[in-house]
Amino acid sequence: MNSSSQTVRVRFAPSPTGPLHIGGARTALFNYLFAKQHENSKFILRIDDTDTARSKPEFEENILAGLDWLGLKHDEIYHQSSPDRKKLYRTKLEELIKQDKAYISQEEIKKEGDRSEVIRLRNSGQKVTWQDLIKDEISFDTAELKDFVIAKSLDEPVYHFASVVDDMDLQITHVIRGEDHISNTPRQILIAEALGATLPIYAHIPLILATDRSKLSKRHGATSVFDFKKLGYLPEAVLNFIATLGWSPQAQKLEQEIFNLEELVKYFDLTKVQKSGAIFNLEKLNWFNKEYLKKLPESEQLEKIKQEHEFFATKPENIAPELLKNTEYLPEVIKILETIPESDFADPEKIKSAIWDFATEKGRGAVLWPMRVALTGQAKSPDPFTVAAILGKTESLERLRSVI
RNA sequence: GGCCCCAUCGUCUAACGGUUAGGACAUCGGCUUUUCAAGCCGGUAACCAGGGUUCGAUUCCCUGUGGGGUCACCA
Repeated sequence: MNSSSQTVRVRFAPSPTGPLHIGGARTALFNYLFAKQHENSKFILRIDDTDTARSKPEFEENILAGLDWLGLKHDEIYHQSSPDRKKLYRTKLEELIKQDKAYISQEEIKKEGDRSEVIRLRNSGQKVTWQDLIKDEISFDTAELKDFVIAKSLDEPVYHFASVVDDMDLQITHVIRGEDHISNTPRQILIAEALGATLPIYAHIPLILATDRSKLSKRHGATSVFDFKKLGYLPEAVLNFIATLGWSPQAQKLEQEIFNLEELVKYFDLTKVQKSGAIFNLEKLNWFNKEYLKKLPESEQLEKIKQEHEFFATKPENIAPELLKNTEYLPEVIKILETIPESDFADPEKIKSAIWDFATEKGRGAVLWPMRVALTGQAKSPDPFTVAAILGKTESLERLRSVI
């Protein structure tokens, strides 16, 4: 851990145009961890809502709730739409125009919504280079950027401008964000230089990729943090998974896989984050989840298992005949289950011990497989005892009887 | 297409010039003449290609190839 007294101020700056997705969560986590590794640090949440048309309050709530679920508490929060922020953007814009570093330019209208006047930054077209904490040196020739637009009007700054003004005003020391922002960085450096700001240190983290190696997005299924919550994943598992996607502990040749937030703060090293994108591997997430599930008290484990499987809520219908070939021992299973008192039925172990001898005698596969299939309708599921305990005595017996 | 970034098992990664290229997930086999899961044990499986540099390259450099990102008066 590289603890120091140097002031560190980082920000996570989502725009509330969609729910908090897994990539955003990872960016937030890396910012959080980096901040917590320094004594004098602040983890700042900045809601980038300058796009009034696409920004929605429910998305902001979703982002806040998602971060809270993961346990990533922020120290300060700002909204780009707040009056004092907007006033600041205008002041800075006027300042640049006054210094002739920016100017109002007359435009031809190319598409709907275009203005006849916008504000552009004077760009001398120099080569811009920065030392990225993760990617090392990156440089761009900014000539082709020309005099780019920084605001639609004095009261409508474009993202780049608002972002840089805020980073400067909030004294952000490290900008840690997704690598999809790399190509934005030269523009922002140019703006920062025009404003006379001290440049922050940049760290661009690689993207989380879908199985087909493309950028992970909604079309790849569950991607929002709350999707995972709904599916029964524990926040600790999600956190552990995204932290070790693209990063692994180096300290003392540690071959540890399980880390809680505190340990992540201890071992995480931003500069050791992988340079290349990482594929989102659901199976590994599942494994992490099982590991954390095992640490839970039994009643909570059952509750989580219940959340994970749809068949608990809906009775299996039309069970495939090839799954349920042999039902000859089910009547006996039903008899045995009937003898178990209601109060013992919540305990998988009690159910198991009641049936075990019979199953061993007749063949476990012959007895337990059909029992499980009758209860779940699935080829793969948790064991029949756990399933029966979660379903309860009445529901279990009902499902078993219905297949005979 | 321009610009930028990247490249070790199927996946996530370790290695920082000399290793039987290690671990985890997944997978396969065993413990267990077929419950699911878990557990333990074991197996299969990788340095993108070609040039350099070097006594020696997975590691350093160049080129190629492949993959990704980005090209707004969105953020």
